[in-house]
Amino acid sequence: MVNYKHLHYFWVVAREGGVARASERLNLTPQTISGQLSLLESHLDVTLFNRVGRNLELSETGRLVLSYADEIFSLGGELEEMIHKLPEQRPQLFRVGVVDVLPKSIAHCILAPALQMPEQVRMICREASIDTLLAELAVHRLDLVLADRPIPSTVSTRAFSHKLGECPVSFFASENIKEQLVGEFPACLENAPLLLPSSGTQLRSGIDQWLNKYRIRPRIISEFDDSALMKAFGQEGAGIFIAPAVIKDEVERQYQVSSIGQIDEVKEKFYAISVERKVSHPIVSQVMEIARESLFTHS
Amino acid sequence: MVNYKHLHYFWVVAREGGVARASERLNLTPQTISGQLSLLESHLDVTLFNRVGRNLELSETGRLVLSYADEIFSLGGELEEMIHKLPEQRPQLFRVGVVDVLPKSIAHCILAPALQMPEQVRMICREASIDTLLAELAVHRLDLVLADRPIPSTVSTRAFSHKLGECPVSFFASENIKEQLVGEFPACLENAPLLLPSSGTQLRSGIDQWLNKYRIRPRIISEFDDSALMKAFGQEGAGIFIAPAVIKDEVERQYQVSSIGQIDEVKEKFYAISVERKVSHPIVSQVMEIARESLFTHS
DNA sequence: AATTATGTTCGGAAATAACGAAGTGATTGA
DNA sequence: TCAATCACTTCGTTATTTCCGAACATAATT
Repeated sequence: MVNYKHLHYFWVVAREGGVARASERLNLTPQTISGQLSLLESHLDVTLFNRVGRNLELSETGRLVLSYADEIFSLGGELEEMIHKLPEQRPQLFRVGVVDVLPKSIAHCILAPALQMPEQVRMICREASIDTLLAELAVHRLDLVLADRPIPSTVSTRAFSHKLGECPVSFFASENIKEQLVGEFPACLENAPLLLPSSGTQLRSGIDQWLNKYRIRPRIISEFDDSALMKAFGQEGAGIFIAPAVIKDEVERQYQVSSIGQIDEVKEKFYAISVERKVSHPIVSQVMEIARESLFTHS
Repeated sequence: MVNYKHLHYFWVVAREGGVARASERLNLTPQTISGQLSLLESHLDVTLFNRVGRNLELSETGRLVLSYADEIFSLGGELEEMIHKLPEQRPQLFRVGVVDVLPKSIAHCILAPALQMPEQVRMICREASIDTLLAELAVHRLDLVLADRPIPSTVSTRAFSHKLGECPVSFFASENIKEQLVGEFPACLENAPLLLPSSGTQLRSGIDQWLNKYRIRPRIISEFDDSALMKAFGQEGAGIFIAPAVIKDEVERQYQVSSIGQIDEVKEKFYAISVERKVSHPIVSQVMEIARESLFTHS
């Protein structure tokens, strides 16, 4: 376990450029700093400073450590500042979990309004499987979970799902894939390389049913838990992939692919899951309202 | 000054969900944790936990503090991990400063090769004025500074400028601005609203001279230190703005504007500034080489 | 009502951090 | 050149902080 007191001394010494000046700033004697610094070095088993002449100079590892110390102690400073501020001018905390199969850009569209609210908001995003996130929601480590389905009835957590909207899905392909396709959509999917969200997601079962109904049997190249990863593979030409139609333009632009068709029979659904039936958290209710009103109005 | 030892105890208690379990994990007795936790609360003058029943439950402030503690101690963990790894498999540190007037996308183009190198690289980017960055370069807190001009001769720092390349500038306008323009470029700029980089930059003086030479007097709406901010205003239709021609496509796409003309007489220049005349840092030299070879070949 | 599991309050013991005094070299400058 | 100065270090002692054992308080469980 690294000793943060020592690390702090190291940080000040590195910033001030010497034990002497650091000792002044910290209201300690130089020999204390020097001693604790050596302790840190021996404990970490690295040399942080090279003693050159009568000065100290950061070693290569020292720089590495400093880069971390910088981040750590600026966070510490921020924390103090935040605590001693009046709660009113303190930014509202908004902790969201995003289920990893959800397209990031959809999540962005849903969450963006939170940052545009009159109050200052500090948003903290976690990304994981729905089970992990619901567990965190249960112990109040999250305010909201964004998912592709309502809360599974198998989960005993006391939480409530709110449907935000739904939207048809589009199929996308990179140029080289597109060239190889023959015939109209959706028939052209027959035997075509396909990237799909992993089984167990609402969307996947919808797609499977649809493929079955129309007797289309594509080559399923690979399955993804993370939709961004899937799109990246799609961009590289690994196969055709799907995404909600609302973000068609964005996907085409960002991944340099083009839509080859859209199906209205399968809809990707979006849910917000919160601990309370009637949402009281101001940001949460705001986000949900805007999502329902403007993002999915056409559905 | 916040006591990081106490903060760490708090973190573990919050994560484990109680003093008892935390004490187990930390190999300490519960009374120790409890005592130190109270000390933290009284020192910070906040209540972190509400004692409900025989359990502890995070308070609202507790959640805020926890969100910081999470970041702080994951950084700490990362730091330890990094130190105890063999230096070979440890990602190379590459600390760059980017002068704030430089377009971010140019910086991205220049720096992107660093992340594609065979070795793992951890890039740390700072953004500030050139003076600030050169000071940091001097004390080896940075490996490289990306700027729009060579090192000013007024600065006594021992550092060397390397020209990466130069590139003509393009003018961009949003649709509504474009409609109001009359005549050909560059005459249409007469009396047109213009956003410019702040005076003191190389680019700005070039533009001023050019405007002067052709007797064009636009309405200068505003000046920016930060080129991203300038573009954002340009996107909103505040005025015509400029950017290097190499990133024309990207600017048009990202900001939904279109180029109205390009001038070859004024060139935006790009420099890499390093402490050593002959660059030895492998990533630095690699980045400079690629920038010179591929990014600005047409100039 | 007894038991168990939780967090808390003492005092003193152990560990850690800080200081004063003295020491080592490198730089400065008379 | 040779003290004077400056910066960091080492050593032994003192001061502070952290920790534990014992005892206590309270809530859930049996």
